Amino acid sequence: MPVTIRDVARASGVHISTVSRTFSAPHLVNPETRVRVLACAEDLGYRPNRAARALITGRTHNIGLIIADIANPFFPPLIKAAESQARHRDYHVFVADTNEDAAAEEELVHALAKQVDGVLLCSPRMSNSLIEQLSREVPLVVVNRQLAGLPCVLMDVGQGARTAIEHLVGLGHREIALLGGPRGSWTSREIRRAANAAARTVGADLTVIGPNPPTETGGLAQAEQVRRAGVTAVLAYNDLMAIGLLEGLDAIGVRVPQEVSVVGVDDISLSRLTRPKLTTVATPTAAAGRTAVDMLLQQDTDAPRTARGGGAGVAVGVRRTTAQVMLQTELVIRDSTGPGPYADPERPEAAAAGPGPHRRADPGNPIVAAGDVVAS
Amino acid sequence: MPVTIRDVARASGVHISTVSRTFSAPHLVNPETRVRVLACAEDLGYRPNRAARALITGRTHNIGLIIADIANPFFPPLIKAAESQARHRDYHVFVADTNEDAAAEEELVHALAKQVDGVLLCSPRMSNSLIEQLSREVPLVVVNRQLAGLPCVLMDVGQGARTAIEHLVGLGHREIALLGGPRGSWTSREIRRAANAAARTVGADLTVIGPNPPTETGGLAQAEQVRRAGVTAVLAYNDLMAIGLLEGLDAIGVRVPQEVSVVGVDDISLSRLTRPKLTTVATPTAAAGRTAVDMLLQQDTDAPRTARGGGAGVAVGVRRTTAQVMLQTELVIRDSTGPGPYADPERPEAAAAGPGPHRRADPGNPIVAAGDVVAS
DNA sequence: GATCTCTCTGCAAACCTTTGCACCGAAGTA
DNA sequence: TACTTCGGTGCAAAGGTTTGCAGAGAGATC
Repeated sequence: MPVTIRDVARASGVHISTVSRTFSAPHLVNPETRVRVLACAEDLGYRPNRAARALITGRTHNIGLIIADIANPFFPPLIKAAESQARHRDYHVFVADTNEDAAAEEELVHALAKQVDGVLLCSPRMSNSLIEQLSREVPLVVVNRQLAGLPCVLMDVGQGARTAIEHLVGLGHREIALLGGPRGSWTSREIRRAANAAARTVGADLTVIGPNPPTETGGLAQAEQVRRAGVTAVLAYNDLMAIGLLEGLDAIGVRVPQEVSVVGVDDISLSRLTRPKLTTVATPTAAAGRTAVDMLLQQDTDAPRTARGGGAGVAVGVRRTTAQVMLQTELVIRDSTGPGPYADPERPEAAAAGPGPHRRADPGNPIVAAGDVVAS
Repeated sequence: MPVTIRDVARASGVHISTVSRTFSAPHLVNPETRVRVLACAEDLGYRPNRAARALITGRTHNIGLIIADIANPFFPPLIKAAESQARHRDYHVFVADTNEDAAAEEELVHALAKQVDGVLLCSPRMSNSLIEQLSREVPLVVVNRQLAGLPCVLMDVGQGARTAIEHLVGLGHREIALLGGPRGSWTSREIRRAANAAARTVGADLTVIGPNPPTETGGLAQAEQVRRAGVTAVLAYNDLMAIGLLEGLDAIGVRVPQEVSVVGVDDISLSRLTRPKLTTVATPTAAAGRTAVDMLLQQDTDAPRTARGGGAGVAVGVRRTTAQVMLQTELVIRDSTGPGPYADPERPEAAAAGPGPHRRADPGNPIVAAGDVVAS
């Protein structure tokens, strides 16, 4: 029932190889023949069978997207952007959810390997060495994790955390808490590192609370802890936790931002909808998705791998690009941050507490931090 | 480089067909041989090539998920559940985003058809006839849309709307607005139909405002309209619009629920986090995802299609199940609904306005409304 | 007119796997 | 002993496509 290249060949009176070439190397076929074949194909509703094509070319025109938790609102914009970019270049996208489980990640990479030209690992929980090992099986691009020798797409949460701390100190806060993220998260480490450094520089106290699960509950559970810590401002690992904290503080009667200021990270769409609206470090997730797909497909284009000579898999000795892209973040000031106990009434920044200017991130602005080409 | 069945055969000293059988029909091979082959396979890290397998068996062990908008918070839980269920049965999932565009939907079904065993169409915008036509190319299961002759997974939003109206009237509201959804949405029609009928039954006035885009902005834009309509309660097509309306009403100084009560539909995770917390009709999206995948795979199992006899595609004359499953919804009462002008102080329901009992939906409870088997 | 070049097309092998069929040998039956 | 049965294995074709190679003409050059 499904129409194959053979049917088209029969209908247009040419050999199947001519039909094949009409689609995969049109310049090799006589224009007249070409239009005839195309007409027949159109007529019959012929679509090349990508699986059969993959079998011989070694490229599937599919990519895999491995996600820690699809339901975590941080990821959907990334998935959407990645899928859109991929399809724009005629690639289809497998999406798989690991439930934040490292073992599931590994299994998925294996399972998908034969069926895709590359895999996007989003905020993986696996060990570095395992990721490296897997990258020998199938081309990998890692999002939200830095690995030497592998292409990575990173968001400059360090810069974001610094800006957030400076913002808080500018508002007159000196006792600040950091609600840490999950163990094994590169982003979490990076935020802690940068926040610590920034606090030291500007002379503020930073209390780290955590690690915590990166969920609303994770934040909610720490409200009491935050009050006891005696801080007047909190930087949370992500918006979900910040929102949970907002809930928790409200429940124990601590007002935001009058008594405690709260800053999140990510700027998920939800953050505009809480009351008070959340001040947060916006991460360019959509841009990250697009960029990661671009890097993966770039790699794919660079490394020709016909089954004829060598077969699928990462060819040995091929030049692999391992560019690491760092995307900028930006602080979006909303209503969850206000003046602190050391506020200087002279300074306009503190006075302008509450609804402030919204500095938006420019999502399409990758900064190549290290773009080198090495022989593997 | 990639290890094939041939490598395993060589290593274990048997013919490739024996290796093949070890994986796809283990009972046909001598236990001793089997363990030897499996050991070699394990050793070499062999994984069957699904594309090659698909080429001959006619089943890809992939399914497609076509989604109107991945970033719409209604969908991620559905995607997550569907993916999980599919992988649990050893299927991989393509996800594609159509941006609410009917043409994109059609194109995607065509593009995916050869690469999947079936497609889940989630809240499609295409015409019924087009969907029917496409269903002849590849098995389809439709979510959130009713089509005669096709397997559908529906959520009983009609019942939900009725309950919502009754809830509002019970609180003392009689002038109620319905914020309509997008044109061409089955859910939207269903809600309007049921809300109208319920209002008529209980003697309330229902003003329909819309259609509107199913987004936060869609709700936000109608705040003024709602005030002018002189209603004291609003039922919105979905939570996103309800939340937008919350925003809009706040901006023009209308207090919720004191002056206007608001009810949404879907119970997206966000709804628990707004201020006030949103009363809403919970739809079992995760269950819908699981059920839809089950139905698709069931169909797939029922209709054997080896390439040997007939090839891929929907076999002609094969019995196709066209069960339509209706999933129950449930009203979750939170803080956005309160007593209305006709509240009866005697009745406890009105008195208990504000945080009320949370009646949760049971997500794993499909009601088969019409499960018939027809010959196509 | 012979030779060469060049464009277009056909042939057939190859990609990896499944599966109907045939074969072999051992065990069971008459 | 002769025959059947049956479990286990090998053989080879098939699935839809790509692609190196060769060949067939047509046109150009001498």
